[in-house]
Amino acid sequence: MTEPIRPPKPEGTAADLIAAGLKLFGQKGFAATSTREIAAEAGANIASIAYHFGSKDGLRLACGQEVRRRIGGTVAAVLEGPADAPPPSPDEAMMQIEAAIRAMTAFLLTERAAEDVVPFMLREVAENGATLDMLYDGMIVPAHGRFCALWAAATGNAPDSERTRLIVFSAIGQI
Amino acid sequence: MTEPIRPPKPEGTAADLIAAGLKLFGQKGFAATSTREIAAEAGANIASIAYHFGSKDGLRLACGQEVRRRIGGTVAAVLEGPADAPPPSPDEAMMQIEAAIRAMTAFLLTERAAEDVVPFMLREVAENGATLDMLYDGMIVPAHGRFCALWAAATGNAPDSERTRLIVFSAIGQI
DNA sequence: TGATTTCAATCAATCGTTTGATTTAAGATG
DNA sequence: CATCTTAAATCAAACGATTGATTGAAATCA
Repeated sequence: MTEPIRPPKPEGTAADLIAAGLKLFGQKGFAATSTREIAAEAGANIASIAYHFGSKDGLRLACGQEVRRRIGGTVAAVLEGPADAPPPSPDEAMMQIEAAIRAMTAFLLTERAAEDVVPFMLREVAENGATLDMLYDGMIVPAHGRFCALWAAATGNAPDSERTRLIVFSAIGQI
Repeated sequence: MTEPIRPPKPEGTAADLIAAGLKLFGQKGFAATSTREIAAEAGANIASIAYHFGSKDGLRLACGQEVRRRIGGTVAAVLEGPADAPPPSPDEAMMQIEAAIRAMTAFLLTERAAEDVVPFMLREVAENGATLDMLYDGMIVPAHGRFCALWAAATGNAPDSERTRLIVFSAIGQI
């Protein structure tokens, strides 16, 4: 394993750089934000970007991982729950889905940790950045199984492909 | 009058540059698109951008005006109509509004002229580009009067401020 | 000390823009 | 008609500035 799937929460300069990138990338976009701006915002040196993340793209990816770190918690908390109790009734499944969505939107709209996450992710979606794949494989796919199970239990349908993906994207987009 | 409000349709190199800018700005974003790419796409020289539009920002603005030129037609055709016949009933007013929105969405989704317009405008909205103000003052405000009159006739309310603006933006966003 | 982290300085590459020459066509002058 | 003048348009080349990235020394900590 050369790359740990769930790296620990960065601290110090690395965390400052990620916070600066998350903020500036979300405000101005990736291409329009220079490494010097990021370093200045983070109160760090330009070279620290290359040192900690290899490159500007590395920082972008690290920002994506930070997003996963922040969102992943609430997603897991809401969606995973007891993994051994299949929902008996469609009504209960629907309620669980609604509760998950409600918790998610509440987090995105109220939590302080999501303040810079939303603009950043909007940019990433718009620019189809590399973060999307990482976030898709690292978050949506794991949650996809349980969400799909709920969806199947609630509606009867069990489309495992494009349909649910579109639904998730649509939901995020509407938020 | 130093500046004509409705400049004529550009031709030749200028039109090619605008088409290239509309396409590339929409695909990659403004900051991520270089003047050399634009010139290459348009089959023109780099200097022609500065010659015809003053700067890269000038080209961005010209692209916005091109958007207004394309959209303005259908908007005016649908929304202006006979300016001397106030709608008698709320039902008719609502029907006119629906017809206008329907024609607008049909144009945005089917017309060839709107192909590059949509991605470009989405970028502009996301980056809050200078095009927005131009388009707002040059299109939405003029249409705002009639639309507001219809809205007032249909609902009784006559909110002349933020509310209608938000509605318009929301409608565009949802499309 | 040895390893990790930060720093100022600098790199080649690319950015948007500018320059001066050249081309093209339409009037003006004789 | 032939010649000169003027203006618009395009071109290759180069400009200074800024980009992301790199370097090796200094600083920090264990």
